[in-house]
Amino acid sequence: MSATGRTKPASSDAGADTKARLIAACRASLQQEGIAGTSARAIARHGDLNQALVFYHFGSVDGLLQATAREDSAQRAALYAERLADVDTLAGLVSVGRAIHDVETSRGSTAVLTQILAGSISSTELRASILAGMEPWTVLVEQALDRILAGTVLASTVPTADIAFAISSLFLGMELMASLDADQDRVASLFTSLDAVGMFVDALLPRSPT
Amino acid sequence: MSATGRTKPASSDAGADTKARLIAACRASLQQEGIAGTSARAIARHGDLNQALVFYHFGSVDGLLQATAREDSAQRAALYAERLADVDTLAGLVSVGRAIHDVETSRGSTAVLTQILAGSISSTELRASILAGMEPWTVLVEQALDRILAGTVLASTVPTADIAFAISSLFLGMELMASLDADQDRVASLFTSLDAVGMFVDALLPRSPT
DNA sequence: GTCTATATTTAGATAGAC
DNA sequence: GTCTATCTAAATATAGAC
Repeated sequence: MSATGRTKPASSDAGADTKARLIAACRASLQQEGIAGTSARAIARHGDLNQALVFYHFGSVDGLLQATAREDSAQRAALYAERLADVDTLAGLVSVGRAIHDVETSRGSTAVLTQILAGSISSTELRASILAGMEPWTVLVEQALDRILAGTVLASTVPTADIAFAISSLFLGMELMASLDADQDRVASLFTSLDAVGMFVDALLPRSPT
Repeated sequence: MSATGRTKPASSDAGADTKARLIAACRASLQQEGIAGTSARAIARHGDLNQALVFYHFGSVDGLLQATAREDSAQRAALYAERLADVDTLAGLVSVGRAIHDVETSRGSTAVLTQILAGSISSTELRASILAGMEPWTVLVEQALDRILAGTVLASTVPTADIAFAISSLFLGMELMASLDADQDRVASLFTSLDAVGMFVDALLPRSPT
């Protein structure tokens, strides 16, 4: 807005986006050093920033971790909401699961999640942030299940809340397993089998007015 | 054996079981302080031990973490092997899952697993320990699935390796979700639904020679 | 095997110059 | 808003007494 009198640097963005750079550096540190190795100094190194900026902008290392958790949660929620929005078959749900898995893997966000998850044991604020971030998972999956079952007799009999919780848990556990194991074939193989299950059940679904 | 000339203390076990006490203290520290707060000094505090003993007996904090991971893995493997040994119905598998969940919860071993999982990002030895410890999960579940499907047409068509991987992932993810969330009802509710699914499929299984 | 120092490094956090 | 310098606490790890 104003071109004069501001304390921010005149050049494009070097000052304005420091918070964003700190969060990005925090993500990088979590991915490469883990929660135990993520100190203000480690974060600063990963973003080529000054260590004192962590405290100026976020008050403490934990404050920056919380901001990183919220940022990651928001990105994930947006991704999931977008992809799951028009899923109305089981096969489609499996397909979206695979697509999301690919994105999570390429972003390395599972590692960030794992580390913040571990860090949340000693910080109630961090636990609240991560818990709030995982709520949408189950909700979005449950809505997809409701669409999948709409019009079938199962609509009222299947406990979609439980199934949604199970699917979210399965996805989380699978991401963790995959991050541990170099052998990514197990995940690929599982998705292939889930494809088959999805298509099979989809085919049976419409004609079951028992 | 020999009653004289030993360097160990004369009293019952104060010297002999120091390693075990260190491992127990390490578990306690992981549960209460997390991997980030688990230092040699923190461990010593939790077991009322001297800090230097960590280095004498295990060389480093990471060495003690590895030993703790192996110990936990062994306990878990024994528990799973015992409980899964004679499972031959889906309902039985669900029932065992619930029983194991109860034991994991009461032992607080999920927290230990989470923290070591996070710590394994910066220690290849730790990752190897934890990976080796989770191998038996999938294997034991797959063997149970084979017994469940034995004699049915599904025996050759169902990819039990994939399903076993999925069940293990589901269990891991569910444990993590449960450890985050104060609301344990979701897990209880899920097990109730799984009971129903298990009994339903069990009832269909024998008479399906298509 | 266990303890008391202690050497060295690194951590979180702040004050004050710019 | 960012940097340097610095205080203080806590970390790993070891040497040496017991």
